[in-house]
Amino acid sequence: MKVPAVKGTRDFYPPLMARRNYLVDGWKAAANRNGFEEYDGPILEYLKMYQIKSGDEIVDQLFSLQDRGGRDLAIRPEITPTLARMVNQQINALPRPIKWFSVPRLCRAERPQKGRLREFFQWNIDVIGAEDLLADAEVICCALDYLQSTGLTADDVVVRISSRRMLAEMLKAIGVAEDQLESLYPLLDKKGRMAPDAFEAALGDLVPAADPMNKILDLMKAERLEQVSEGVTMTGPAQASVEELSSLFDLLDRMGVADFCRFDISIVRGLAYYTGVVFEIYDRDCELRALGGGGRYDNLLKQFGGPQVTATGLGMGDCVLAILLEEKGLLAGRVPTRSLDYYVACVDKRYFPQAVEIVARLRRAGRRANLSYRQTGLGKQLKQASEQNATEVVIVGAEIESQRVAVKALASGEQRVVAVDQFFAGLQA
RNA sequence: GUGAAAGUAGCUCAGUUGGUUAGAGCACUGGUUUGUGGUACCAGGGGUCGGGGGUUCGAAUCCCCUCUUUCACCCCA
Repeated sequence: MKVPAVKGTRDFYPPLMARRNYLVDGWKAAANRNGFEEYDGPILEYLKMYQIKSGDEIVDQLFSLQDRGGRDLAIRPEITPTLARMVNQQINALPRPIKWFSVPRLCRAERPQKGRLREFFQWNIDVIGAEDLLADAEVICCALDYLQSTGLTADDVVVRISSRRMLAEMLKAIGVAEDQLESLYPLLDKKGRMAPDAFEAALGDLVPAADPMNKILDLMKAERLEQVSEGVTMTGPAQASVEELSSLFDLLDRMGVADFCRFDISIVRGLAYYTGVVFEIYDRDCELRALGGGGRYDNLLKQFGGPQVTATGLGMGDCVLAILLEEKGLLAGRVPTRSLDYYVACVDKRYFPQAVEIVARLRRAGRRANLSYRQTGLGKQLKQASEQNATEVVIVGAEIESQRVAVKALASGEQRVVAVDQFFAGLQA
């Protein structure tokens, strides 16, 4: 009976596994370059951990199960709650700022579509315990460091940046009541995906009075940070919040990534827990969904029973990223393929024991080496050596009777006969 | 959760108004080549035509259900 792979999951055959490792290794290298340390947590968590942050609706969007002890568990759909739990447990012992990263395997029970599967990998980097804007800038820079390492440029990707704090202060300055803010965020977040008149109608439902509503529409039209305050009576906090975002852009400029970054007031993020800088990374042509996103979340640790500790971070999934890199031709030739230092070919089965000895010695010397299990013609073995991307072939033939082998370099075709001991002595160098 | 399209060899796909034993290219295995690779030529293996049910003398082909894939919506941590 044939059993198919589960909906929305992938089988990582060697070529796909090589691609996955290429992405994950790049993420880890970039995080390490930027001073982040790796952590991981369990793939199973208590279901209620996700209900704390996102409410009950989340339950039908994740994979949950009951263990034999009757505990309600979930396969992690994100790692931030795990991070909050882990940090909270050791909050007083950890030196700050805490700069941690992880590449968790996550599952979400959604309908698969382009750039979204049910099982995927997500790079997460977070800075905890640093209120400084430099932390937000570093998170963005680290993501851009990675993206540039793949060959992407400012012509390919853009980071759209705004601030929850600024949006809140501006809305208040316009005359929106504080308790209305939370209900406005999801709608403002959706503005770009809605028809303009549908957006205005929905906004009218939330903010019936014409005065604040029209000012909200004007505010959301701002294309540059300087335009945000036009026609608004600025309060002190509102002014400060604009200046804060402005100094973030100064920092990003100083860090050499200004070309990638753009103010975009429509970046709100649907989630309630963001408190400051928010950003999303897109392909320039805007044909794909977001490559990643993040921002500042100052209350999350407290929600998970810890102290009020400031935090900022980002998540980037592997699905959209792989699609973009593929489209830009940045995978072919960059994803490493199987390769060998030596392929040991055996000319006659009489010499096979010596060939086995040689391949084992090569491996003990730290070289990647392979040989054919089956005695076939030398031509066939050379073909296999080529297919396995061997640099050199050690040919074990009649010369072995006088302790010598032929060594052939596949790229040039050059071949020399050398004493076995001399050959291995040469490997030390 | 809603809607649309698709599913034939490992992959990409042909397959006539329903008609004999379902094909091609690539890939794979072997050979031409018993001590020299990438090319070429020859041969071979591999299919319950996604699965189940129905209509029919006869189904890859028509109908229903189901699974999977793709795309869009909802949602997007």
